[in-house]
Amino acid sequence: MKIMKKEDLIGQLREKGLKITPQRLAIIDALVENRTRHPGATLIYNEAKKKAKRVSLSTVYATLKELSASGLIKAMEFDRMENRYDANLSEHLNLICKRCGAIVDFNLPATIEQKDITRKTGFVVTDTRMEYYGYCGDCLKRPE
Amino acid sequence: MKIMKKEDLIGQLREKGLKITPQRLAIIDALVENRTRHPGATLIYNEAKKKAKRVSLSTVYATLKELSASGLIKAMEFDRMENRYDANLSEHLNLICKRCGAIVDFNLPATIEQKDITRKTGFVVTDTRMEYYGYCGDCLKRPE
DNA sequence: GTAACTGCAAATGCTTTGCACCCCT
DNA sequence: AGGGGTGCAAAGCATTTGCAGTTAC
Repeated sequence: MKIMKKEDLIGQLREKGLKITPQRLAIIDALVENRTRHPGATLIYNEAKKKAKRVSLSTVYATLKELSASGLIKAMEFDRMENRYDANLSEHLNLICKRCGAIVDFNLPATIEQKDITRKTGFVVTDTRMEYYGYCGDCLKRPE
Repeated sequence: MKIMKKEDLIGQLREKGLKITPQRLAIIDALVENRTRHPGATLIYNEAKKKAKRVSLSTVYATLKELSASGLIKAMEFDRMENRYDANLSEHLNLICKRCGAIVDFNLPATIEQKDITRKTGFVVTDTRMEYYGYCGDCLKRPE
């Protein structure tokens, strides 16, 4: 569990026998460079367009799907809001601003024991999602 | 923070000057009686149809929206999966089976200090979402 | 009586899919 | 050379919206 870098992602794709195309490079760049913003498909698409002359939204979606299916990045799925993607695979809490949509990481002081859960319930944990919703400091300062 | 019962929900709606219609009663019943299953709109719709002669999916959605906007129940939103609703407002962890979609509650041994977060980041927490994904005991026993 | 509620159908918006063409390796 | 990758347009699907008719209070 770590913060994935460009080389990590490319290396892993290569190892799986997948192709490194200009589109994928641009998408991975956009993903990694905007990591702390937890970008959505649209932002990644717009950023990727700057580097690769030809990219389509479908390709962005396909690549993000491939990466998260392989466990190389984490997809954060929402209902009304665009999904967001995270190259930080370490276990952490996400603080999500309900006004501006900003998502920032917060390291947990202590994590919940997954073995404890399995022992008590038989449930085997494969991945976690911990989100706190509210308002970020910037939005609280802003009027309205 | 508590587990909402039928009377709680109806009382709160009344206090807000909202109408108690047969549809809403049926929806609230379905919600409360299936609380531990964390029902989705479709399940609630099908259950509600048994009690109220006339209900539509739109009404189910409208009512669930009203209840969650008022903070009387908690909406759990997903992307590819139907949203699920929870009348248990206490802070707890949800264990979500990726195979059968079952959602069960798990009480937390200790919760993360929200004041700590505000002090360190300026972010004010209004509601939380803590989910662990994986496979439930039943699905693990089952072949395939 | 009247504001709120309901049901229907159409619209929304993000994401996926089908398919012909393309290009990494 | 060949199978994965790409772009486009169309389809999917849960949820919302517009609106005319209905109903709880």
